[in-house]
Amino acid sequence: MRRKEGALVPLEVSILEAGIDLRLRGLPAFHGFLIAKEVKQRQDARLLTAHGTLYKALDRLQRSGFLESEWEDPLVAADEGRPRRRFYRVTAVGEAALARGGIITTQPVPQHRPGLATP
Amino acid sequence: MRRKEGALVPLEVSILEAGIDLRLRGLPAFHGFLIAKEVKQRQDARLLTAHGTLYKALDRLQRSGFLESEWEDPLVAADEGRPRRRFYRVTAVGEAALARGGIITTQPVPQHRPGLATP
DNA sequence: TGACAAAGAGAAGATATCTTCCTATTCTTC
DNA sequence: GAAGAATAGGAAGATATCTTCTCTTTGTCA
Repeated sequence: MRRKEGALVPLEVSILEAGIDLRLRGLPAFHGFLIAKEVKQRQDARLLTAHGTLYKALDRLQRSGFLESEWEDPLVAADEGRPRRRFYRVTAVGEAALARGGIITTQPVPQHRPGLATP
Repeated sequence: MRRKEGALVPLEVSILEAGIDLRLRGLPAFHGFLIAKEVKQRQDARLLTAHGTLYKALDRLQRSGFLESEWEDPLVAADEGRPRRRFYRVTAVGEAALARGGIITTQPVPQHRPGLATP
């Protein structure tokens, strides 16, 4: 898709929003599976058919500095009898990027095109 | 299916055989996924479409005392970046049960039935 | 404006174990 | 020999993360 430097694709916006929302609701960090459910609810639920998409987006956000992550203590996961989780937190940079308006791509902001209405 | 006390179903026979075979080849213990591959090779490969079947069989064998198991050290699994394994070992009891001829069910051994040949 | 290259989206599958639900088969009992 | 109970088999999905492959879209440059 190739994006403009610093722009956020819709899925990334959703992740950051959901992450901040969860934090406000008392959960300081989230893991992929959890955010998948969150995003599925708030989104058209049509995104995220496969999970690979989500994990790639998480990885991108992290590499951009919008998220930071750490692995769950393996002993805790073992204790609860499930695979290990990776916990993500939205950084200040991420929050700023979101506030700056991340809704860039996919819906090309009409640039100087009088007439030619798309219904 | 309901089995005769102490009998082994074909899948269980395969598991025990594969387990012993792996031990002879230098692997003292095996985990579900590994045995799944082994069994798939030696079997018609038609068994074991879903893994649930295998794990239930492993559980049965363990409850019968034919296998014993222990969980892998969570730190090792974490270190290798994969889910934890559960390691099984064929017990002496299991080996004996196999030697005693586990091939009981499914192919009913003809018991006192002169005539009546099944082609 | 047209072509190319970069990168996101989505499907699929690997890694592991385990649960639930339904179907099919077998053993036992009458 | 028929009926009923018990249980194995198989499909599907939950729990988590991540990789690889192909398809599609978008930005940029000529």
